[in-house]
Amino acid sequence: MTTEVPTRREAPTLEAVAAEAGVSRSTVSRVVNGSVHVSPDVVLAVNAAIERLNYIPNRAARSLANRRTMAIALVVPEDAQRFFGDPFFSEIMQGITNVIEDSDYVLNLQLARPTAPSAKTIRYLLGGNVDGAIVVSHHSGDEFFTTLDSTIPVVFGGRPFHPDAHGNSFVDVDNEAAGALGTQHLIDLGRRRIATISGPSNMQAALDRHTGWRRALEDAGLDASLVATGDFTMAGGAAAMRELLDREPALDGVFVASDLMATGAISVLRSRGRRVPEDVAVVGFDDSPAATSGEVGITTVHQPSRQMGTEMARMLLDLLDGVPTERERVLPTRLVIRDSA
Amino acid sequence: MTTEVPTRREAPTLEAVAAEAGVSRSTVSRVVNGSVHVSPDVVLAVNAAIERLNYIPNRAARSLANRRTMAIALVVPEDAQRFFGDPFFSEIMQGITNVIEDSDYVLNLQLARPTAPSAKTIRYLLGGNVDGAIVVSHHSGDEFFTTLDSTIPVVFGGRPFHPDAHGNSFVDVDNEAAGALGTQHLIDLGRRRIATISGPSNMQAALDRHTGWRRALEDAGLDASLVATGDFTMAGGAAAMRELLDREPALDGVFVASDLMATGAISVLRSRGRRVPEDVAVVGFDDSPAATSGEVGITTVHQPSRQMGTEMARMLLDLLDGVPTERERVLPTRLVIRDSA
DNA sequence: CTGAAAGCGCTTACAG
DNA sequence: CTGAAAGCGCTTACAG
Repeated sequence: MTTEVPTRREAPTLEAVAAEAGVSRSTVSRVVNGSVHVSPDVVLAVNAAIERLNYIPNRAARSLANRRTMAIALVVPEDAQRFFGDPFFSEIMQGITNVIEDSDYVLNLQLARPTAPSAKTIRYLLGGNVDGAIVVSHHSGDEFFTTLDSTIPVVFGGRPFHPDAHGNSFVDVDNEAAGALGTQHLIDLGRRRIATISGPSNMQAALDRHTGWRRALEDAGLDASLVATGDFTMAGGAAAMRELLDREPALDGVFVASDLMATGAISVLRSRGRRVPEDVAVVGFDDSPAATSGEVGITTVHQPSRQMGTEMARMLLDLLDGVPTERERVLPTRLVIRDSA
Repeated sequence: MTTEVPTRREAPTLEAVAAEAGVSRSTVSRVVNGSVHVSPDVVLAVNAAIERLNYIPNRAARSLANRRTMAIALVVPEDAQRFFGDPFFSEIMQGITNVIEDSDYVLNLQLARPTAPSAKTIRYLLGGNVDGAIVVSHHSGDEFFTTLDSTIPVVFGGRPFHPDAHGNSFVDVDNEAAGALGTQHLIDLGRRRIATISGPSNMQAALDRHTGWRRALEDAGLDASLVATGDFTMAGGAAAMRELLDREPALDGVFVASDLMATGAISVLRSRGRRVPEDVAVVGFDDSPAATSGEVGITTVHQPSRQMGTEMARMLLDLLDGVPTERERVLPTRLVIRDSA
C-alpha cells in the first residue's frame, strides 16, 4: 500500500476573512487580537466570518510581524532514558505544564545532549523559534545556556553551574543546607560511619548536597571520607553502594543525593545482608514517588519539585510580560521520616 | 531582587550578511540553503560573513516564505501522570527521537487532553506551527486527530479508533492476534478459569487485545466472562484484580493488557495469598521495563515499542518528503516467558 | 472606530 | 552563476 497524498486544503487567510466580512485586513487583525477600538457590530461580523471560514491565524506570519512566537522551550539536557526514568522530572514538568497551559504560550520540550548542546539545539533556541526558555538539569559544559539569556529570557531549574555576571534567573532549594539536614538526621540517630552517594560532579545541586553532607559530619567531628559518586539513576546508586560497602563494610548510615539512587542502594544493602534501617540507615533526597515505590519507605529530604516547576513557569511568564520579578527564588525543604532512617 | 531586563542583542539578518559579504540577499539565501548554483568562492565569502556575524536564519520569516516549519508535533493525548508513569511511552519516544534527531526537523511534544483536544491544541496543530504530526495513544473522542490529515500529514501509533475513509497512516501490531497469543499460553499451561484485565474501552488496542483473549478462550471451549477494565496504570490493574478475585476466587489465570497493570495485579494476588504463577498464572503485555522491575519477572507479549517509534517517525518523514510509503505497518509480536506464567 | 501602506526576514521564480 | 523584485500572511503606526 503506497502513499496517495491527501489533498490538503488551503488555509483561509486574514485577507479572505476581511473580504467575507466586508472590512479591511487591519480590522480583522484587531478583532483577532482583541483590540478594544472596534465597534461591537463589526466585531460580531468579523467573528462570524472567522467562524464560517474556520480561520486560524498563521503563526509564522504573525511571529514575523510582531516578533513573538508564543512558544516556550523546556530544555532538558538529559537523554530520554534518564528523563523518563526519574520521577523528579515528571513532577517538575507537571508544575510547569499546569502554568503554561493556562497561558497563551505553548510549551516545547527539547531533550538536549547532556554536557554540550548540539548545533541543532542552539540554532533552535537562537533562531526565533521560542520567546523564552526554561532549563532544567544543568551541567557544567552547558555554558551555552547561561549565555542564552542575552537573546531570550531564561529561567533555570536549579542554580546554573557557572552563574555568570549577568545573573541568570533560577528557582532552587538550598541544597547545601538540605544535604546537611538529611545528614544531621543520621547523626542524631547515633550513626557514626556515615557515607554519601552523591550525584554527578558536573551538576551544582550534586556538589551542594555533597558539601552539606561533609559540613554536617565535620561539625559533628565525624569522618567525611566515605564518598561514592552516582549518576542519579537506580543502577548508579546500586553501583555506588557496592563500592562503599567494599571500602567500609561497617558503615551504618548513608545520605543519598536522590531517592532513585537510594532505591538502588537499598536493594544492594539488603542483598548483602544489611537490614535497613537497623544495620544501615538511609536518607534519600527529593521525596519523589521513588521514595515510596519500594518495599521500604525512604526517609528523605523533601524538595517541592512540582512547585519549583510552577514557580519557574511563572517567573518566565513575568519576564516575557515585562513584569518585575525576583530573579532568584529559593524554596524550603524539609525532612520526611519514613522507614529507612 | 527585581528584574532588570538584559538588553537583548538584535539578531543579524540575511540583509546584514549580504552587505558583509558584498553579495545580494538571494545569493546568501542560496548559500544558506545549500543550492548548488553558487560559485565556490562566493560560498566561501558568504560563509565567512555568516560566521563573523553569527547569523542564524529567522524561522518565522523562513516558514512564511517557503511554507515549511521544519517542526513535527508528537501528540500524546494523556495527562503527564500517565505519560511519565508508563515506560511504554518512554520506549516509543526514544524510537521517534532517534530518527528525528538525525533529520532537519525538531520534535515538539504536546501532551493533549485525553478524549477531546483543547482549542489550544487544535489551533496549534492547524495554525501552521508544524509540518506534520505523530499521534500516540489515541482514544475515541479524539476524532479531530483523524481529520487532521486533511491539513498536515499524520502518522498514528496504533490504529486510530475510527479509521475514516481517507485511511490514516499508522504503525501497529496485531493486537487481537497478540491477545490470543498471550491467552493461549495460559490455556496451554492447563489453566481453566482465565480472566482478563483489559485497557480502557475507548482505545482500539484495548478492544483488540480483549477480543483476542475472548477468541482464544472460546476456541478452547472455555468461559470468557471474567473481565475487568483497567486504565493502563498500576493502580488500575490492582483495582481490577481485586474485583476479579472477589467475583471468582478460584480463577487460575489472567491475561493483562499491559505490564504496568500486571505489576499492580500481581501485588494484589500476592497480598491475597495467591502464589504467582502456582495458584494464578499472569501474562502481561508490552514487554516494557515494568515487566522486569518487580520481584517476579512477568511473562508477557512483546511488542517492539521502540521500533514502532522509529517506524512512525520514518513514515512521517517520508510523507513530508513526498516519498511513496506504506500507509500501514504492522509489526510482529512474540511471547516472552519469564516467571509469572 | 477604520483603512491604506509599510514592514517583519526570508524564498523563489524571472531575467540576464 | 547572480540580482531585482514580488510575495509569504500577518501587525502596526499613521492618517483620517
